[in-house]
Amino acid sequence: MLHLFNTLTGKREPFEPLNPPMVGMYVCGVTVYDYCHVGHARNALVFDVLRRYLEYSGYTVRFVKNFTDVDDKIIARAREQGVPCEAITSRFIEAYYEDMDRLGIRRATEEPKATEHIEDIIRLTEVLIDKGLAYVVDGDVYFNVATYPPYGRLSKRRLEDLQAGARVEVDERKRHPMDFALWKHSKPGEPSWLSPWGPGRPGWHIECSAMSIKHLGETFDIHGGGMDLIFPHHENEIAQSCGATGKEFARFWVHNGFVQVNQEKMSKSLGNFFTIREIFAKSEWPEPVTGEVLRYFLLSTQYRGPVDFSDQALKEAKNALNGFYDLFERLKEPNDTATQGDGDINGVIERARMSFVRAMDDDLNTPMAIAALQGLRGEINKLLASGLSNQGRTQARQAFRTMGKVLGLFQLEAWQFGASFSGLPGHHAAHEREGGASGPTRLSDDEIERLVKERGEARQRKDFKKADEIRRKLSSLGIIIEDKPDGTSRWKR
RNA sequence: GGCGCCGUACCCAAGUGGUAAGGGAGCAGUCUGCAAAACUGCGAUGCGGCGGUUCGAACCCGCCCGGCGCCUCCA
Repeated sequence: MLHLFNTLTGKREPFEPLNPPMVGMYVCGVTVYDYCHVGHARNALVFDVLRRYLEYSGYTVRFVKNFTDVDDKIIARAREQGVPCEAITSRFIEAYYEDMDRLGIRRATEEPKATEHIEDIIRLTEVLIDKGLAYVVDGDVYFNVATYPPYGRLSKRRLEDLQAGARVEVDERKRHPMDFALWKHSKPGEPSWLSPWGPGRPGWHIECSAMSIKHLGETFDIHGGGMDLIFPHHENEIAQSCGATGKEFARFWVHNGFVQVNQEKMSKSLGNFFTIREIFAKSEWPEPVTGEVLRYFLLSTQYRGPVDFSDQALKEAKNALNGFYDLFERLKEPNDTATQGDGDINGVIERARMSFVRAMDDDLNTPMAIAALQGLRGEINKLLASGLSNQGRTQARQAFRTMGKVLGLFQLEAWQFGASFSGLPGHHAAHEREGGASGPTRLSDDEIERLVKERGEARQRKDFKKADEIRRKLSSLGIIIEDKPDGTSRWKR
């Protein structure tokens, strides 16, 4: 059974959905005013994997992930560029999909936008006012934290502590410094909707309450997001939602850790971030390979811990993945002579599956799950050496495909090796090698085939000088040749 | 000031009371015309430091050192 670390209780708890086999999961999506960086990728990936694993475990997941498409930063960006907000949001939503598609992040079942739920937001705000939990000042509506005693239970903070450390200038009109806006009156030129309190727009936190309740009901199973959302965003969501409904809101709160660069949080203000598209643009690996390398890299750390992003880390992920695809390549080659019992392939696969499930059940321990797959790789390699039938080969490949699917790995048909990776884009000057006159020249498959064939003929003539010359030439272009026992060769990039 | 996280081999990373998984890199061997891949072997008497609890601690407690995060928009 799946156990998840629940931020609300601070403990690892057995996960049981409210209405099995349905699981309702809401994850805070991005504010669409800029390109996504690796931190966003990790967040999206963690919940993509959680969703996949829940499905693997037999649940039906209703997965809601929002777009925040009305917000101060969007307004500022639109103003900078002299375009309407919609121009900004539609552009970055499109970019978001491009990036996430390349990472193999599946679409959520619902992807609501804040601007499409203004009615729901207004209704929820009215309820809070009616219940005396919110108040109106000059066209703004604030949530009154003092009227909600459990405030702070998610982030384990006390209101007094918050006051003590508040670095923000206190708005005189607020009754309590920690009161937060549910509705903001709009200034001229800002996006605005009619409301009982005059023209305005929603505050940030209320949209997630409104949308999650609308799509998943007042109480649902899992609410996720980055660690940095615990306070104040999720704390406020709980206050609003529980305040309005009088019921439990999300039952499990799941938060992913940060992507770091040199031990520091990757963030805009530090300028140490890499956008997803930069990485793809700079990578010399084929796009699907780069996507899988990023996934493998991000999943090689448990989701709650920090993960340090670096050029070297990506290379290590690539190398580790090479071993799997190298095996898959050999599994593809038919073996018409092997007729014996395939050893204990069923047992080997079954044991790997059990380790895999045990790891994933343990708060999504993906590094351990990957270790299980590595173990299986070793076992299958051994079986392969002793002669694995075509059926056994198919069975093995299928096992990798099935478990890999949960992590979004091992789904590719072709994996091209070897192209050198020139380093991360921008940022570290040291990584920017000029790399001589030209990088690895791209040879077409036909050209490579021709050279490999030529070398094969040379080998047959025992003209090893010639054969090695060709191999060196290909090698210098990033192409590696592996000779098979039958005299033919396979090659890889 | 408040709340919290992290520190395991060259690198990445599991392990949260029973005697250090896994991967990458490296080295050696087998195989190979030579390679590559694969396989086999090697690699932390020790888990930031010092104390304590315990039959037993990387895991629990205390103190200290180093790094980071949140408390303001942030995945």
